[in-house]
Amino acid sequence: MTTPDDAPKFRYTGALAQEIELRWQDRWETEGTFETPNPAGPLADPDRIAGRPKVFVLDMFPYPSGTGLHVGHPLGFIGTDIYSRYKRMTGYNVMYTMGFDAFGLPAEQYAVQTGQHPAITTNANVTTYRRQLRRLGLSHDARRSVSTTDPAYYRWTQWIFSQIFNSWYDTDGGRDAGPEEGRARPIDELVEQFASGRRPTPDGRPWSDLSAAERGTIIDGYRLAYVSDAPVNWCPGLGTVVANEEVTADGRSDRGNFPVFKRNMRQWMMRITAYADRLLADLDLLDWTDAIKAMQRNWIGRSEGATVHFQSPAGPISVFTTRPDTLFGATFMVLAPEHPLVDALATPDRRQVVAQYRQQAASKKDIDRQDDTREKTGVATGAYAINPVNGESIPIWIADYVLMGYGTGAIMAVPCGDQRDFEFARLYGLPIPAIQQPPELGLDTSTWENAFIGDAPYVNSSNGSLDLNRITSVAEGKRLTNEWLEANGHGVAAVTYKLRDWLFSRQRYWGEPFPVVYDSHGNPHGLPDSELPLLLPETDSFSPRTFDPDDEFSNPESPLDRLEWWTNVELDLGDGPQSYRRDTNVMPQWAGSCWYELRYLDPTNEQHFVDPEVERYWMGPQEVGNGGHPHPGGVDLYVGGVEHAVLHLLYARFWHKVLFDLGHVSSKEPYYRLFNQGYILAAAYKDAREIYVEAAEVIERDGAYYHGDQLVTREWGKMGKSIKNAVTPDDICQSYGADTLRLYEMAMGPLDASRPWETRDVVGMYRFLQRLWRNVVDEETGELAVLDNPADADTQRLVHRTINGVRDDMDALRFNTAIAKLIELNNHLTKLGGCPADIAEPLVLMVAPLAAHVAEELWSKLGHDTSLALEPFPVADPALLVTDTVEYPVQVNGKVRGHITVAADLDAAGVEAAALADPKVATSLAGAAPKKVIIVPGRMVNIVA
RNA sequence: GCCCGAGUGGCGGAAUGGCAGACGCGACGGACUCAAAAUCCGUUGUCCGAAAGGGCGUGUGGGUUCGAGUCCCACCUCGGGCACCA
Repeated sequence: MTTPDDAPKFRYTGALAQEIELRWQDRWETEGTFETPNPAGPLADPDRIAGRPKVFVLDMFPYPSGTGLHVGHPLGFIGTDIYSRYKRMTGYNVMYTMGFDAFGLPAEQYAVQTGQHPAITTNANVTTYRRQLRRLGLSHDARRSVSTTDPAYYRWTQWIFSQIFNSWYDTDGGRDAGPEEGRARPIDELVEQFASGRRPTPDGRPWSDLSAAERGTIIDGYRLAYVSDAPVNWCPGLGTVVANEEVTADGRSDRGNFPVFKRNMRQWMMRITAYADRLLADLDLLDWTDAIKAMQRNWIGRSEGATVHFQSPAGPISVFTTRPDTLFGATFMVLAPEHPLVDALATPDRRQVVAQYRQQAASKKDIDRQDDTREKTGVATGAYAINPVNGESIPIWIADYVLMGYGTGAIMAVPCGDQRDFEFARLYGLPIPAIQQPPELGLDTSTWENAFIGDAPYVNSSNGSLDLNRITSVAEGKRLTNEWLEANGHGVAAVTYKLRDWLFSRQRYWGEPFPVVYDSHGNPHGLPDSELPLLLPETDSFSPRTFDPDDEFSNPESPLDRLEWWTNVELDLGDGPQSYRRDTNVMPQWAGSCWYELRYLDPTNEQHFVDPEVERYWMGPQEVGNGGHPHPGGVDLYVGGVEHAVLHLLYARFWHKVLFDLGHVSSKEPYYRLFNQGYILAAAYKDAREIYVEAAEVIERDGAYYHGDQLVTREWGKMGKSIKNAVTPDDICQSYGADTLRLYEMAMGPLDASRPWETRDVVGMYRFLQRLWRNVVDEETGELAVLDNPADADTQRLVHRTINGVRDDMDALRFNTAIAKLIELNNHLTKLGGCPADIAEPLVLMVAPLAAHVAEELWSKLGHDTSLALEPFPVADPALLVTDTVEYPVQVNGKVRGHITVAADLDAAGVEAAALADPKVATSLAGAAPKKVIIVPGRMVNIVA
């Protein structure tokens, strides 16, 4: 906005807003306005805590990219800031700060691109982010800001890794003591169980007879962090392995979109599957949206059923089924082509066909294999298995619709009761006997179009000792079959999950080094805490070795592998100085974000990752939490994007539960209430060559879009520099000020909805602040200029209604409607010609959480020499929320035909009489007698004629 | 295919089952100005009407109700997630 020369000197312009904002930002920092006291530890200030409830408000911390912030990034941050400011003004001790998730692939790639060490680029980016965020007036406690790349921080990431490495999951934790459910316990307690003989060794030999190496191998098999040689996702294009959660549905990498191949490799895994049940069950404790809970449930993918053993020439084959009740209908088996028994099963005459099919399946990319429109394929092995319920001999096939990665990699095929098996049986002419009699379908399955799934009477389902023929319920059928299987040793009730263990190592440079060394036998040893932090070694050779994206058989090379001076180390781990080799992997980007909220609480503590008392205060369970109901513990409000539904949010819950089991934290879950903010979308424009053009230069004419003379096409998406539609907060702050930007972002719509950015619309909030300013300050002199007379009764009532409404809106994060109410009040004051003296303070205090800087400035003009950050938020006077008279709309047959104004305490008969007496209502009735009159007190009258 | 959401003026969006369209943008008219911008005042769902007033209106079709944007059923469209998961 250009400021005209002849404009009033103290008009609220972009320039004045900036001056006010920078001044108050400095003052907040100097005075430590937003420094939050702890009950104990280095940041303790118990006096300032006494008698105040606490609230922990958390943003998903950003990854500091090289391009800085655009206006889409701070949407959630502004929301949490407003909420935090409001909570402070209503008496809460508020935990609110910001950190940086700065390890990981993007930071490393940016460094490689710019040829600078990632530590340098990361620091520069963090500095830019801090400047941009400060400019928005966010009320963070700056002392608590952390970066995951800071050795003082990752020291504790490594420490937590060591805790996980040095623990095991006791599946019946109740046996010794403690909770009935399973839980993580220190590995020493497992060693003690073996040593005392309470837990037998795998081969039954006494613990004392085992060599150190043998003991180590047994113990390593129990650790929650373990090295495994199993199929992992190898991404040659990135030069690293990645987690299941980082692979997209079409078999490519989340980052970079390179092909990913399943390969057996020796890698670090985290035993998150041990927590599958608790991760699932404890979702019920959380105040999250059903959408996110559904995504997590789906990812964990719990299925109840049974494992059933079939006899075959190559030994027993176990299958998992969710429908043990359909065993009588199992007429063939299908193994995944990769199943280890396939070679042994194939009969001589089938060997060549089987080998061919296996090769064909192996060469298929995941993307092809997952195309479910494809017709099913498979070949018979020539071998037969025995169905345990009826002793029938059934053929064993292999087919790629059975996946090695789920269940046991083998299925019993029940063509009448499973659509996939049905299709396969039809295709290859396999029998489809009916074992249920579905309503309206005959027992002749050749007339069926699909498999039948549901409750129906069983038929042909009896073997003498198990008889389902008389029942109709699938649940009952499952129960009876499971009992029979267990009683006869043919199987056992079982639960299967889609969730896999978490692949935790990356062949990169820019991450936390593993606090692990290997001895000469290749056995891993955790470093003692005294060796932490294990610093990331300095080197110029930080580029990862990447490969042709399609080169499946390339092998990963960690950058740290090249640093001989670092990898070879002499250490005394309790049995004298010995040579070791360091682990040359680094942790994935998710490691640092698995626990950062805990470090915010006690960022400078060098003895603990967080002081236990401090953790209890901010995160502990509460019998009566905010809002009056019990609070199971965790962050009170966590705001961030939905894209982390199954990555960060699952990993962080897992780590937190381990820390809980080991007694390091008091809360079962890290994030009690999760709120997913929407995205700011922006239009991007492409010219005829499909090249993006600067969105800011595009103009609209007659419904079409032009860049210069060129016709361009519009599309909506996220903002980004690469698609030339990024608007930076700096631009908007320069033109209008941060307060206008904050209001605009909040007024655009509800916080959880995505909305398109329109720079054109920003001016609306600017005008609001300008009017607000003018209602309190003389534009010519800059002096306070409120009306001398006190507010009239109507104005008073409006103020108190507004207070009431704004409070409700703030509590519910409805900042858009809070702003609308304040604008309404301000518009009313504008009509009065200014702000009556007695309502200036409540007005300014209500604006304060939203437009913090201008509110502070007005507050000081009102004669206060301290910040309003801790002033009490106005409280509505209940007496002013009710009125003497009330206006009723009067409907005739549901249509509004008139209005009456009557005394608020008039009884129903009186209201009815007044309504019927209204001339417009009488006209509408046209003499007809009312059949019925509905009166909703204080609300509405409806006359049925 | 399955699981979540969402469909309201020219646009962003408001509405404990009770006056649909708060608030903002834009547009139109006016004030100020030589003029424009900025600022201020007013109008603005749509159709009929000079007006008073009236008809129609929340994706579609049914239903519940004195009364439905809101609740129920079926469907359509869009967005997101999962997907041969046994």
